[in-house]
Amino acid sequence: MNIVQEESRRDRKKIQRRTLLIEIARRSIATKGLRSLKVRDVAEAAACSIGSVYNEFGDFDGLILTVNRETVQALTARLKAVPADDALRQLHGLADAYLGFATEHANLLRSLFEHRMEDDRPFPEDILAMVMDAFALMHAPLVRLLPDRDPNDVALLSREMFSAVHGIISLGLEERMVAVPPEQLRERLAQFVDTHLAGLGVTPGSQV
Amino acid sequence: MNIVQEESRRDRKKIQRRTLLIEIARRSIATKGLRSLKVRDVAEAAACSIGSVYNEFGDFDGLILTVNRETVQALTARLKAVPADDALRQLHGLADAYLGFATEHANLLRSLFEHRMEDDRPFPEDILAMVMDAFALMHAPLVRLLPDRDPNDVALLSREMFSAVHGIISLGLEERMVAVPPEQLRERLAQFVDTHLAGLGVTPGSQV
DNA sequence: CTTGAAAATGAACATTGTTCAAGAAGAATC
DNA sequence: GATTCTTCTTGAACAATGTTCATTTTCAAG
Repeated sequence: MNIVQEESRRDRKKIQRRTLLIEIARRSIATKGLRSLKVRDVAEAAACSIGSVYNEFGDFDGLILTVNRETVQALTARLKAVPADDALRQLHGLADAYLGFATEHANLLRSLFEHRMEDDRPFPEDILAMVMDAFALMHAPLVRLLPDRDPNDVALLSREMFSAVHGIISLGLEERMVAVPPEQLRERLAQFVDTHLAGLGVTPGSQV
Repeated sequence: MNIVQEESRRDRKKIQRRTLLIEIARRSIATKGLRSLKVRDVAEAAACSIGSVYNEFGDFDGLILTVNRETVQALTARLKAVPADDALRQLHGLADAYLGFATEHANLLRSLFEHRMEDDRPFPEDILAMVMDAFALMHAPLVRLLPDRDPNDVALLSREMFSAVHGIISLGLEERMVAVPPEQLRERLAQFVDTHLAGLGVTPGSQV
């Protein structure tokens, strides 16, 4: 037996189908919402049997969680792509990137935050950690803008600020709820960040 | 036939059972989460048939929506009970009341915000209106604190602020996510409100 | 080619939302 | 109080959907 992982035909097909299944599930969630996702639909769309979905993901939640994992990864990638040269601009960029992602992938983001596990099974650690990481991305620019504050304080502030942004966006996009026009939302969000920073003592000119 | 609505025995029993069903469903959601709610469990707990649940609420979503309706009513009542004599204290009181409600009824609030309708059936208008009303409760005190601002602006600000508070609370209580200790959350929330007000130009002494 | 391990299959099962024909209960009329 | 009519109640049957597993198929190793 070969220790080196070489890619047998079997493995190739397995990986290929796995990605296909994920892609189909993601598309379905994105367009019709998590609630409309059905094992049989996914299996049929992938031209394979129901059992294969179970072989690959254990259970249905496993498939959903895999999609969610990739969602938070995509979100993080997008947030990390925001230029970090100017701290103030970066904060605005982060908020705006989040809004952009939420607008384009509303159902995927909902799936990430709203999906509940069956019974009381615990939420997967790794997804949790990834979300925390994404939420921590506001930390660095805030530290630069608030050099005199206790770093622990800033850590809390950044999570708080991200949570607030999250709330404004997720409710703002919920057409069924407050229903702020997306274009206006963008503007409001920027203003919110500015206002809050002003409250923290950051003046528009105090760039590091 | 009598035009006046008099309460026949039939009506009494009907109302009695309706409230019983709602109460059972609410308890179940509150303790085990929306996902664990089953028609059969509810029917059995109320000692009636499955069909009766359907007679009363049309379908399962109908029962859930009824519980959600009462949840937002309870929330609104609690928010309206916050003293309005001091605008600043009122804002803090509103945030704190929301946090209290969210802490005590986390699953009920989740059910309100996370429940998706089957297919693409629209979200009930009346619940939507009630949520908007609740969110507008920050408007009055903000107007008092910002007498010079355009009222339209303040209306947007109040919804924005409430959404932000909602985000901080809902993510903060999500033990699976950011997991801020509830006691600390209370403190942070107050600080958040103060910071944001400061950013809006409200100084601690400028009471109307 | 043979063989043993791994994967794929899909029929059968389990759970749960939904319907509806038949029966029970109550109100209205006499 | 009996009769009739309306309404509500019931729960078996159905439909949709997640899950399992014995059987078959695939395929890499010898």
